Amino acid sequence: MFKIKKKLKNKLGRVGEFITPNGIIETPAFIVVGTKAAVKSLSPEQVGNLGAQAVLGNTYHLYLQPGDDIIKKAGGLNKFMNWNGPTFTDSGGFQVFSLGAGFGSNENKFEFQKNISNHSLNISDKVQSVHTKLVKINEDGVEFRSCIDGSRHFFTPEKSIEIQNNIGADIIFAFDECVSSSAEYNYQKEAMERTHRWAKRSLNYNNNHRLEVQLSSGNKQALFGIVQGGKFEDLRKKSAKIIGKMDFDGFGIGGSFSKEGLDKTLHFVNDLLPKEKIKHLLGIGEPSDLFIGIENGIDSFDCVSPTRIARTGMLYTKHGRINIIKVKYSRDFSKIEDDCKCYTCENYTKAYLSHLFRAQEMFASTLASIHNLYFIVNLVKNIRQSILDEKFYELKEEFLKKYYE
RNA sequence: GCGUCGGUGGCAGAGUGGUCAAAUGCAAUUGGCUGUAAACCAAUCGGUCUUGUACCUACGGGGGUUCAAAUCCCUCCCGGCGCA
Repeated sequence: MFKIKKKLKNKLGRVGEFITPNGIIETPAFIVVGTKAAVKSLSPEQVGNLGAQAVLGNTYHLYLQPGDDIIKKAGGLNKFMNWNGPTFTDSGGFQVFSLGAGFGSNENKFEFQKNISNHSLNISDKVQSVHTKLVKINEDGVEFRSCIDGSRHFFTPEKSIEIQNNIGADIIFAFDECVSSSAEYNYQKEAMERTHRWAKRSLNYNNNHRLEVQLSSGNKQALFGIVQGGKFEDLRKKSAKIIGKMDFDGFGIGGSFSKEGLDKTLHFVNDLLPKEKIKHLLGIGEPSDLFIGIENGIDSFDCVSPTRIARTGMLYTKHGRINIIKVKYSRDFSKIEDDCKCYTCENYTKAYLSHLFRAQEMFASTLASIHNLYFIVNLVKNIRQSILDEKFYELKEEFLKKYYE
């Protein structure tokens, strides 16, 4: 399923190909997030044209709406959404965090950082967010309340895999618990051990049902296990060893990290996981993270950042992010980037984009998302090529210098 | 011309003697967003500095009453409506 074509000297980085029932993914690859069977503000044609190879949907969201039975009847996720290529589904494990500990707070996957908006949260807001959490976790699984209508639903590892089998993505993930970056060691450990037990159950359920779940092409879904352990080295190592021994087709690395320790953590995790199998870094994908991940053995990424920040006027450029809504761009008739080959840069000016955002035109999101996704997808492609050309470190140094200067 | 209602911060619009540098909405400015409760969230939004239960300038202009006026009185200017 996974073929390694070239390795980075003295490092874990590599170029490869992952064969799925719906096509080959050339790795390293950036997987575009399309949570609810749609990449927000874009058509599948636009997603394809900007160079994306695969799309990742979400089990929790698609189960609630429209329901996995409907997607199954439609012939699977990619047929349903008219995406002509490989698809992934996340297991819903991230929602254990985002609708639980992360609910109503400004926490993210990296180490909790105090900022002004955290201070401004008053006591009643905090109490409120604790009381309105939408999940409850126990050994068997997680009780979710629908973020749409508040109704109760219970996810177990078996249930998550069953739903993912119905949705029919090429690559599915074991049900895990994504833990808040602010969690204590003991809780992180407890959650990690539970994730390991859930991994085993996900695998068992999938093996028992695997034969009956065949994709339209006749091929089977790939199931990835997820390494947890947060920012703690001993937990990450333990998790990599345990999950790595299980018979998964590939691995996801999930949870939270400390920003400074990302490279080290990914290195020892990927060093412990089976080298011949594909590794996916879940939910991370800022430019610097991509270089760090790829250098340390990550084969694919997914991240909402390019599309999410695009919708609020933030654009990636080689010299860092810019906010296109700022006054200085309202009379700037140049392109976002002169040498960018994306549809947006080839046809529109900064002034026009700035206007669309101020006027709250929906097309603003579309044009900005195309640029940002092209930027990131293309960056990963360039990194891939640089490994083939043995120029990875030159590209890394040149790019990061410009981007963060 | 007479009568009547009204003129509040960039805009709309509350407030009708002290707790008003003035609710609220919009706009604006700044910051944030990493397996999408996200076309979102937060802060700022008259000026000064020693950043305070601080000072100054402000609710069409001018004058007055009062310890105290966006708020009451007089007058002028401007606008809507009605009647000539």
